Amino acid sequence: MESEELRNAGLKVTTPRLKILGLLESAREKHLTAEAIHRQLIDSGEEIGLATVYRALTQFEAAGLVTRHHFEGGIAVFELERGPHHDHIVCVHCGRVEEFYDKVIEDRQREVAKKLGFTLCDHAMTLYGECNSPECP
Amino acid sequence: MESEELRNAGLKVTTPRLKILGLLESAREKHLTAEAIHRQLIDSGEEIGLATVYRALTQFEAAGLVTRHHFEGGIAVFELERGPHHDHIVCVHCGRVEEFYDKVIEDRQREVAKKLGFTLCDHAMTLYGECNSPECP
DNA sequence: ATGTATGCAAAACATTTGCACCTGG
DNA sequence: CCAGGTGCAAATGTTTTGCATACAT
Repeated sequence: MESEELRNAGLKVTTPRLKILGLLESAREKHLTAEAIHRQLIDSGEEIGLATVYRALTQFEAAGLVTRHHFEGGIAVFELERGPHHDHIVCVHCGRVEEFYDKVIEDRQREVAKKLGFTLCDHAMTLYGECNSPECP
Repeated sequence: MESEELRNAGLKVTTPRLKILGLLESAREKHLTAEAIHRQLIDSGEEIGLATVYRALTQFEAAGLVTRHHFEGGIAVFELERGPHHDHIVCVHCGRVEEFYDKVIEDRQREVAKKLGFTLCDHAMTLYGECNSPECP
């Protein structure tokens, strides 16, 4: 249950936070901007401020509940941190996002870092391509 | 010569543009924010507006002369597009940036994209780690 | 109760744009 | 000369913050 996750993170269980988590869980598109989350909640009749959305997402990120990505432009998208690590490929035409995990790449990244004298602690990898799907402009 | 590059890109050879290219070439840190470029030029006694820096960098990017990276936060860093493709590893403590190229990863990225039905056209990959260097806090 | 969260409005950024003036070819 | 470039200031878009009020425990 989501209340658990909040409590575990040391956050009070409040309506706005539950709504945000619920939306991230149920939405078909899993990678949402703060603005999009806010608008969808407002459209669902919720009463929530944009600032609250940003504050909640920032806290969720600190607690490891969500991940913040900076796909291309300045705007950030948020995704529920569920399941194992993965990276993303984004269609340059329609913006569709697919997730993937490739062990070869992951291992190689650690090796590259070590070779350069770094201890790897994170990485951001986003591929951009044309998804050759019928409904893509 | 830099004037050539500008002319080839269909851009007029102007003082601000030459200064920006010159700075990107000579600076020890190769990955600079627009703000940093502007400040350094102002400090060198140049007369240049921040808007001009942004405009020039955007044009340079379109012309393939520079690359724009979005390392972590919203702020963009620019780098002269010299030599072959490479990716980056950034120290989470001191912000130092190292460049690297790994053929295994590059090949694998193309394969992953293909497997997902995408035609890969670009990627952004930045590793984050602790550079275990003496002068790093 | 009481410390934390919220909403709103205002601030803080990074970046872009409108416009009158300047400049390179 | 004239298209294109520049500087400034104002606009934009995203994210953060201050503060008085509302809520969870």
